[in-house]
Amino acid sequence: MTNPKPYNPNDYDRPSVTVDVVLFTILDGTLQVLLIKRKLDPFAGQWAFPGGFVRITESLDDAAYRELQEETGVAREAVYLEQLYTFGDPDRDPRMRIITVAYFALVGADKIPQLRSGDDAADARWFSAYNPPPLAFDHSEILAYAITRLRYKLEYSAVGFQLLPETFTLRELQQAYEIVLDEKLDKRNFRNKLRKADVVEPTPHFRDSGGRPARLYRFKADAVAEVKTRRLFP
Amino acid sequence: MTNPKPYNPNDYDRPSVTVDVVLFTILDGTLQVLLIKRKLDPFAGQWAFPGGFVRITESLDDAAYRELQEETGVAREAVYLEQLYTFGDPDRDPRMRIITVAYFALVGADKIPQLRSGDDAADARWFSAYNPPPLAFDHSEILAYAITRLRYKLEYSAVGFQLLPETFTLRELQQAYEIVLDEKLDKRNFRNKLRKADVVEPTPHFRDSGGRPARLYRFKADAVAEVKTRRLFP
DNA sequence: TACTGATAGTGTGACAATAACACTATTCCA
DNA sequence: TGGAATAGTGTTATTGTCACACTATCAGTA
Repeated sequence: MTNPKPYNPNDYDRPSVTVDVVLFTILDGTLQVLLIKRKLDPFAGQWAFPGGFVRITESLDDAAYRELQEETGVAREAVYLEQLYTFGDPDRDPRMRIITVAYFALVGADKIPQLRSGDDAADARWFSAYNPPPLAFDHSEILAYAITRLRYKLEYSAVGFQLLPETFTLRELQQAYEIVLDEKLDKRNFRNKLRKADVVEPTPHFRDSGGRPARLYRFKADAVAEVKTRRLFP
Repeated sequence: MTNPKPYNPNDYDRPSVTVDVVLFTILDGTLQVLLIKRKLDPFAGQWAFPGGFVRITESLDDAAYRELQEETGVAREAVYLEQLYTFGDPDRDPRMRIITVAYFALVGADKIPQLRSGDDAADARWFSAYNPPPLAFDHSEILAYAITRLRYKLEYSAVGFQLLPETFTLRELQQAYEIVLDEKLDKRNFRNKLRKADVVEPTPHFRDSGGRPARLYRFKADAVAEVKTRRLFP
């Protein structure tokens, strides 16, 4: 980007740039990730994240939203999306140099009616994020990184709500946290802290669940949902 | 990255890819960032981060280390470096589409003997990170993001030591934290917490500093220097 | 040699956050 | 109407955080 070399990118072979989107949801009590079956080589028949080449006039974010829309039908407004990391190992694609900007995305299970976990005929399917099929390219590495980021964000922000439908019971919310963090949480502490954080509000509706019906809550739109980190030093 | 479109990147104009490195140190009691004066248009005469095109056979990290070495003489072993974020707005460079993978780097002030703050003749100079000169491209935005990341990392990891010489007094360490976080810290609390974190060890040497000499410490190589974040939910 | 200026170094107590823990309430169904 | 199933609620012990002030050691100088 600077001197003293003359500034002419054509002096170099140029890598290609793609975006790949790791889209999570919670479905059937597990964390699921959306994968698409590759039809062509390399890795034909294997599964990969939705993604594709960045167009010359669109931003990286736009490219990610566009690929998500094109390949999975998930609308821009329905997802939480943020840049994850850029993977650029020279031989991550066996044919040519491709640098991919990976994105991390969350969607509520109610926003994706057309896809069904277990529908093997489809090109696009949800898979367990912890037990995915063999993935193309370096997508296993990307998935591991995305899961780490998800856990991490869950602890200090309120993105977790993006994994749930618009309204949810407190039990469903707690289970979502337990599924992602892979640990059991205490019901009373969870609710106490939730109350203090002031990020959900009750709706007048209830969900039947075999016993006493549970009140449905929604995420408070105006909630400031970050938390101070505990400092290593004061 | 996937189907069903035929997989041929030459169908699209390709963006170019660069790396840019935001290198920080602490010098003369302030947080400083290394900038290089551009000789050519666009933005000739303005300042920019060290960086350049990613070669077709090198990884992104390697490109960042290489540019740092080439443009500033800072050796790979002497710096802490991590990927920051990828900036890819279509018009961030006025001439053509350039996507840049920004890196974030820290170096101890003792590792850079050849550069001097205030030496205006040089191509490469240290500037106050909080009061930089006008920067080329979107580098102001990148700098702001890097400072945010630096503050953030300081709070839950031990990267702060990378900003100091090999050995340092506890006062110098505290001042480094105060400079970066831009707030005053309590001496006793700082030392108490440092003791509990168990990340530094005393050396047998002292530094003269006008009054009672201060013991020099070094960072413990085996220190596990992450801290649990305070959770939004238990 | 003792006094002064300058910086190094050390501990405690009040307050806030966290974590462990068990019972009552409401609904459905047999 | 009693039992199965799930919802919902508060208190206490422990731990972490934060505010706060004095003694120690060195250099220089009267």
